[in-house]
Amino acid sequence: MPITLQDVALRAGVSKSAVSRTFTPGASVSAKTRAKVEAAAKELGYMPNVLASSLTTGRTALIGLISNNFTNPYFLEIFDLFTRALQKAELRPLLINLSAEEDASRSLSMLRQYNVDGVIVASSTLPPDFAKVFHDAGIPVVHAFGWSSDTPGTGRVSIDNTEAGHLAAVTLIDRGYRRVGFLGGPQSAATTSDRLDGFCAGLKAHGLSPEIQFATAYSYEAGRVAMTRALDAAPQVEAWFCGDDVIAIGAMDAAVAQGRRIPDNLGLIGLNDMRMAGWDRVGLTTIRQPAPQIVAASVDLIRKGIADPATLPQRVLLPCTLVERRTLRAKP
Amino acid sequence: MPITLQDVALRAGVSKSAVSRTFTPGASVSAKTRAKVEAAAKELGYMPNVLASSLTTGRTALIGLISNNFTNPYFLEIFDLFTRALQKAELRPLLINLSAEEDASRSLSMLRQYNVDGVIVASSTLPPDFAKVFHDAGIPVVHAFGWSSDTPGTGRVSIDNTEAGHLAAVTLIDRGYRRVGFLGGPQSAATTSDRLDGFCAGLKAHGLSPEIQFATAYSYEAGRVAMTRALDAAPQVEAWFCGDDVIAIGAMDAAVAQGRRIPDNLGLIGLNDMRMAGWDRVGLTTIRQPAPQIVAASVDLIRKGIADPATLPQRVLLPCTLVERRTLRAKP
DNA sequence: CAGGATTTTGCAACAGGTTGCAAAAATCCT
DNA sequence: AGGATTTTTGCAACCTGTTGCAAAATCCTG
Repeated sequence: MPITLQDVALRAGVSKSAVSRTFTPGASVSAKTRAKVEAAAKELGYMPNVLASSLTTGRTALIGLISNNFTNPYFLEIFDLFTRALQKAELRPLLINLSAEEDASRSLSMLRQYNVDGVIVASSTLPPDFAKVFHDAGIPVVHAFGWSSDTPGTGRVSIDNTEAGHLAAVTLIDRGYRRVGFLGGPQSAATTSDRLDGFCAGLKAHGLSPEIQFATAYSYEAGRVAMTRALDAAPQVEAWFCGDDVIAIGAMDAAVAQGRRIPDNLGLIGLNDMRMAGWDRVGLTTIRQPAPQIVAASVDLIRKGIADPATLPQRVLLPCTLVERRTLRAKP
Repeated sequence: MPITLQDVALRAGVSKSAVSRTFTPGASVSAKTRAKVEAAAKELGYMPNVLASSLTTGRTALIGLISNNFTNPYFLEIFDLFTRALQKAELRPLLINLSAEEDASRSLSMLRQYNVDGVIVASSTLPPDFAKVFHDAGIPVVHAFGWSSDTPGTGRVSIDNTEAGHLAAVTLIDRGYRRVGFLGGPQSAATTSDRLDGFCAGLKAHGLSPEIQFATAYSYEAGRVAMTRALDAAPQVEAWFCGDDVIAIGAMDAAVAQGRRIPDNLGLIGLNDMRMAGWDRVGLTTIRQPAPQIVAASVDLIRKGIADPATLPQRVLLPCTLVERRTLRAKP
């Protein structure tokens, strides 16, 4: 039913090779032949079959886009950015939802069956040896927005989480907070420990150290229960640095439910600067991740990794910035 | 580099066909051969190349998942559900972001190049003739969550939007509201007009008719500007039925910014019941779409449509329910 | 155990392209 | 114009699997 190379070749009165070559950038075809072929192709509505060509070229332009953060609204923004950036680069995202109950290894072998050119992991909470499997299979991997283990040979793009933690500490101190807490994301994430390190370092310079709590996931609910626990365990804390905006919003609601007033009675600072943080009814002071740049760098890295795997092992760190809203009190 | 059928056949001492057959459900292979092949395959770590097999079978198990709602947090929930449901059905979502600036026809031809088995459109605001192209190319299409035109031959799964509009009207009237408004989503969406129809019908039974406004997109910002305009144009309206939760939240913030108090001073009812509607700081009364059922039905429909295109032209309507929270006043 | 029915197996063609190679055509140079 | 180059072209093999068909093997029955 669909038009094939053969059909076009016949119609244009040339060989299959000629047709193939007109559609292969950089191949040797004369202007005349190209014209004939293009005319015939247009007439017939021909469209090369990528899958068939992938057999010989080994390229599918398919990119596995893997995440397990489907409860964090921030990731809709991320997916938006990634799909656009990939589309612009002529790559196609094969989306994998790797939530807890799904079987990681099945998804893995699936991606290999589809011969993906590369894999982008957009999550900091995936099984540690996850990237390794791809890397071992010779498939370029880029971790965006944090990684869970030090898998060698993979590309990594994120903010400098230590610096982010440091920025949070400096900001809180600047606002006159002295009894502060760290309400991190899942403890297993490398991002969480880096942020904690930076946070502690920043506090230590002033002789302080934080209360520490962790949310079990990047979600409103997790933030809520974590803060409920935190308020109970450390009621004296005046301000918390939350590992993520959605966690911060959950935490904020939990605090309000306990009668705290923000920011007078309790300060909060988040991380990400998801769009929602700027909504009137949220107004979260937070640290912005430059998501568009992270995504752009990730796609760039994966493209280079596909072209030449040797270039891949690389780490890109981008700066983050404070976005002031209404959940921290003014300078004293 | 990767292990092929040939390698396994050699190792197991059988023909390529035998190997192929062991991996084809329902093919004729003796227990002995199957055992030999499976042993060899396991030893070598063989994994059939789906793309190669798609050449002869015509099946890729790839499903185009198309949307342009990447600013509506509700759609993260939808993507979560879709990716899981598709994964469970052994189908792979090729995600397409069809936001305004992207070229629709390019995405279209792309999906055809990849030989997708089917297409799921999760959006009610796409170009009207969109589905037609696929249908003409013999690719099954299912519209989930509304459709933008009456393309014949496509599957369609959604709530009964007229009924939803009616439910909103009945609810508002029940709460004693008399001067009510309709703040719909994009005017081009069929869902919007259906909801408006039902809403008007419900009001008419009580001799009422609504003020009418439309937001230009399914986003917080669009809701905000629409409500700002609406408050100006029709300040006497006591309660608005919003075409979507995120629009409702934007609208609510706009109203609050103008000094309205919710629900005393202005009532709001949304549609979707996205998770966020239940957050403490939102507490939106809304009409719930049974998203899991809509997704399940859509995936079911696309599977049937792949197996036998004749079954596809079908419309599934699911019931929606009121979820009471804090943006409508109590019964008078 | 013969003879027919049934199942299993391998061969070879095929799916839709790509590509190395050598022949053919075009171009260049003196 | 004639020969040396360079470019273009088609042939045929190949990429990885699938499948119709006929041969081979196995099973069953009397």
